[in-house]
Amino acid sequence: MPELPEVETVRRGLSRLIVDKTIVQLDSSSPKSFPNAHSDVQQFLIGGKIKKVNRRAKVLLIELNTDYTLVIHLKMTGQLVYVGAERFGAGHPNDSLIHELPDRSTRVTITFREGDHLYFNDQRKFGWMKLYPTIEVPNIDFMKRVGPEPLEEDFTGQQFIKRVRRRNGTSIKAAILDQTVLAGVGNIYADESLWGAAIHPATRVRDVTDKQLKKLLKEIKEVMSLSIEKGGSTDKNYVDAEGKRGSYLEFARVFRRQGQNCPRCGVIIVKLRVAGRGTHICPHCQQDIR
DNA sequence: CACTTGACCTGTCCGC
DNA sequence: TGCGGACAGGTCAAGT
Repeated sequence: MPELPEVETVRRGLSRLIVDKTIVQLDSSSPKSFPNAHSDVQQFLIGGKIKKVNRRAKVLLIELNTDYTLVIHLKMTGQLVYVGAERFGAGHPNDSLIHELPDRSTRVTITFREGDHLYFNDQRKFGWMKLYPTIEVPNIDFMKRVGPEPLEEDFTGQQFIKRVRRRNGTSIKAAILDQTVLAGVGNIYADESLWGAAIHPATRVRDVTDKQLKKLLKEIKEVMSLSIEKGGSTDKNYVDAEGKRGSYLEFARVFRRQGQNCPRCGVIIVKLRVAGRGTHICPHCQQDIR
């Protein structure tokens, strides 16, 4: 479930919590979650100090002073939770979804010099972290193919139109979920932005006008900015770097709101399947023109 | 090549 | 209460 706003929220939290900390230990119980944890690159992890925490699309990049970078994808159920050395202190807030760590979903534990920890939890094991030489990060296949960041101010409507029209034959929802078109949109913000732009998600890209596409990019930017402000969307699994929930779903207009009234016109919101995903629309505001 | 579907996993919920 | 099956949804491989 972590999409751009959730990953950005985690990035901001980690930037406050782990920069300048030195890693002294690594425990990884799940080879799938950290495929090169036990290879010879580990020497570039242990003893390394965190320089900076970056994000590209839905990927976190924890840069070490060893010229290596931890590249992390949370996929659907991944969490990165920092817990201070004083177990019941600041790292353990009351509104946390996390009770005691490590728990049965903990796949990797990173221990810092002060006795504090960073836990990589992932119920469904789709997520992963991998250590790469920092200089190699831009050459990772995903990094080479991923599209522009939607919140960069110089990413304009014209550029968006050009990129999204490469997928003219598919549905507009599939097109904006395609990470090579633009970075960071997942199921929640796809539905929310398509409702905002009043476009039916199953509409073929070729049948969406340039004017509508400009509106859609504006909605993507607005929805993502609001979500970052609210700390992202928590349904079941997602938490920030302190284990706290995000509140964006309280502000969602259609996502997971089937059976409720559309906030724009009052018609009942329905759930359908588009591009193989659960999809929420207002059937009045988002006319199916196929 | 463009596009769609299935696989990867585990936990939860629903109907029988 | 137990149990099978659908569903959750990011990405890539495989299939059409």
